[in-house]
Amino acid sequence: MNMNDDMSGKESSATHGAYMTLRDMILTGELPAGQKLKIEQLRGLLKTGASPVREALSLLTSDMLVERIDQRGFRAAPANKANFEEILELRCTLEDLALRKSIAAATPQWEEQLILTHHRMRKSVGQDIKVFEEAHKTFHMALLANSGSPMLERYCAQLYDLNIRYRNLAAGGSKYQSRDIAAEHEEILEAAVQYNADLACTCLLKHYRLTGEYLAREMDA
Amino acid sequence: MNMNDDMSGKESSATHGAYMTLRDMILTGELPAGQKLKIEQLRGLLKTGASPVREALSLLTSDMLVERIDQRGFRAAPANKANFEEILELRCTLEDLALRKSIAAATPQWEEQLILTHHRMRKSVGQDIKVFEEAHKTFHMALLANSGSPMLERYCAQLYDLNIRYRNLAAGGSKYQSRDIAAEHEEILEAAVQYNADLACTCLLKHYRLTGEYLAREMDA
DNA sequence: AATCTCAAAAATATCGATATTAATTGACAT
DNA sequence: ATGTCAATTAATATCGATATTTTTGAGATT
Repeated sequence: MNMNDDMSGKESSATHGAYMTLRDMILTGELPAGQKLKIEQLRGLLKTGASPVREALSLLTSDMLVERIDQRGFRAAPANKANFEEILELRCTLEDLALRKSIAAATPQWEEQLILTHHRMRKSVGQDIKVFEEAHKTFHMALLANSGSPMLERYCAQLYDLNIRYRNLAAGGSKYQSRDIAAEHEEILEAAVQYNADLACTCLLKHYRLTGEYLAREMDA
Repeated sequence: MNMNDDMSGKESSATHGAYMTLRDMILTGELPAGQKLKIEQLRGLLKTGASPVREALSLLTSDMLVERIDQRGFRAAPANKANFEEILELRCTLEDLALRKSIAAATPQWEEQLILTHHRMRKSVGQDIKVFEEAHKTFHMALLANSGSPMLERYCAQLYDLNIRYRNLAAGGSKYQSRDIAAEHEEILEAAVQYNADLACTCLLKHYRLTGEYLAREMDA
């Protein structure tokens, strides 16, 4: 009759579930970069049919997390330093652009969202890492959310995820919190709320590049 | 036994065929913006099963040509002036970036590709419009092909296609050739081959914006 | 030893049928 | 007339079973 675990009852469909799970497994590195993704294997893992798996993989292609080779199945997107640096650089360029646009078009609602998402991020710092990660992304996306260009924001979100993936792949452990991340976020927030685009962007890019350098070092191993 | 029309025998699979056909139909406007894309209907049209159709639609989602609403099927991506202008602007930003990178890293091979693709584009001017369109895209992508950033190039290609779509949607007829397109292309080529990034980008963006303004006018109708 | 061939095994792609879910219709009450 | 709700219809999502294609590997040939 009914289906299994749909905890809070939002979107439920085998495809959507498979999509979310696979996405998470690739982002966390549970499915290693470059790995062949066999339908049967995943079918067993996700306890669903072949069609949803296949469709989920097709969807993950959009996110550049999965590669599809016609007639030869799917594989987790490969990862290497060059790709990582490409992502970092593109991300800096596009987020700089988006943040400037957001600030240029600043509205009270947007600012309030910044304050809120930042607050929630701070509150989530002790909790499960997944919760913090979610809040962290939400805050960063809120910074760009007023750019007036949905596609630009989409690209930024995509690059954000790809970057997170590298963080997970490189730093198995997560003791990378040597820097004062919280202070960096506050700097960005403050500059944004004061409509200081140059400063906000400087802080934002510094925030990304510092993490980037740390990860690049890890990846040499 | 064997399947139908695979002319030259490259990639053959029902999914790939459906993908190409649907893509073309959406780009040309044969499938109007916003239209519901029912599986059964397309299944008949493409003379194939439901699975390939479904998978092709999922793939087209990556290209932002199809929207997928969970549990509610697919539809051709909507089109409106705001979206068009967003695409145009993003495209100008990203292509400017990519062209500058390409020129900065110029190599003899890259230059020769420019010359070649430009030549082929000129040669294809009398032929079937599809042939010219193909050559035109190839030339423009060749300009960016040396950027060293595959993802950036991918975004540019995507935006290129979306722009073409609007050109097809807006200008049913194609008597928009009032400008001297050929001269514009030559200007761009010349500047690129001389490593004059500023000039090349100026010409390129002018090329796009002129077309953009023309189309924007058409769209007011 | 290296390479080639070809059949067996494995995996993907596709089909046809069914279960689920959303959209529509129309009777009934307001 | 208009709004509500249940029954009906239509469409999507999913399954299980094949057909196709790719990969593998044992044996034959140089």
